[in-house]
Amino acid sequence: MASSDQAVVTEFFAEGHDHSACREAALAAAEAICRTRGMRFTRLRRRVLELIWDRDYPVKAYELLEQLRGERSGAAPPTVYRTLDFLLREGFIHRVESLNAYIGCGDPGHAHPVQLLVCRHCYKVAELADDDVARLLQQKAYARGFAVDAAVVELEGVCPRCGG
Amino acid sequence: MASSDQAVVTEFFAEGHDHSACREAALAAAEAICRTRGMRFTRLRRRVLELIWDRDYPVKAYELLEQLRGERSGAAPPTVYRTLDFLLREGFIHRVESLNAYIGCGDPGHAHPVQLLVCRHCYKVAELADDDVARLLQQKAYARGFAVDAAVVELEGVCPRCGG
DNA sequence: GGATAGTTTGATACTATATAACATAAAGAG
DNA sequence: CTCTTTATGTTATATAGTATCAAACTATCC
Ligand SMILES: [Zn+2]
Ligand SMILES: [Zn+2]
Ligand SMILES: [Zn+2]
Ligand SMILES: [Zn+2]
Repeated sequence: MASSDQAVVTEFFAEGHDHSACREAALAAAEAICRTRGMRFTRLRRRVLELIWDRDYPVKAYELLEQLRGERSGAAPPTVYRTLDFLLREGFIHRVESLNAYIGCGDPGHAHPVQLLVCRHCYKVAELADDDVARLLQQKAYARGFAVDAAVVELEGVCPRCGG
Repeated sequence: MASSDQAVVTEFFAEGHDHSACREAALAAAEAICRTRGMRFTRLRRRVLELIWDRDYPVKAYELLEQLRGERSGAAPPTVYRTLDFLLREGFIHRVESLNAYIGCGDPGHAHPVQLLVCRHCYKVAELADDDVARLLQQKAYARGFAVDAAVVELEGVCPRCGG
């Protein structure tokens, strides 16, 4: 299980990015983490995570629903949203607020700040996961007497491949 | 027009915050800015901006719609969303992505980074508008070859009044 | 194994958020 | 007053997310 233990924060924009390798590592990691935490990595949960990783750009809830409908009889919005909630809670995926969409986390199981780089051209999303940024935000908020629990940080722009 | 020219980035969480003064200043500023830019500050646009400032917490599009319906005959979703688009474009309001809601900008007319502090208890929102944060985000993204055009930065937590 | 408590999924209905497309009206330019 | 542009009215539809209750599954204890 070495591959599921080591950080796999990948540069999604890079040329040589092997997405299917990410996919396999992420699925293996999720399974292992669930076992550790005593959570159930059910067929549905695995399948939704697979579907998210099948694509290398953010996936929308109703896209997932449509795909599930081809596989399961009674898939409905709650089927998808409940599963997404689980995957989010366990840190296996991230929600992209500015797109109402979801991406697989490249480093599940390792707590990290979530900061996303969203290319407005190809719509791919990479994780920044920078501690300096998280720290600065925390500090600046604290200086205003504000205690930060969570942060939505999404940078829109142009990725290197698209000519950033 | 001194009041509309000076920065009115107010600490919304503060005890002595005079929201109605903010409201009047923001409306006057919007009017002046529209005149300068050759944009039309129509009755509808003014009214929607007023409605947003009437409350001191983020307002949802359909709340605005409901209020407009009491005043205009044929208010419909596009009425609201088009007006919100205008107010956003001109920088008179900000959208809170994590709440699907809108707040009046405390400093319209002065370009500033938009970083929001969202209290998960009272739901009030304050602007951080910090250049250091914006610069750091830009730098970190640039180091990945990513050119930032815009940013969504929303910190959820507990404000000073609610015991942050 | 069988009772049972907790969790997950199925199923139906509904609420909330946002946009498309085309028609009418109002405002500004000449 | 025309013409052009911008703003708004109007209807319909698309997209996103939640509430509720029932059925099925899983783990645990006896
Ligand atoms: Zn991640
Ligand atoms: Zn790109
Ligand atoms: Zn502002
Ligand atoms: Zn508060």
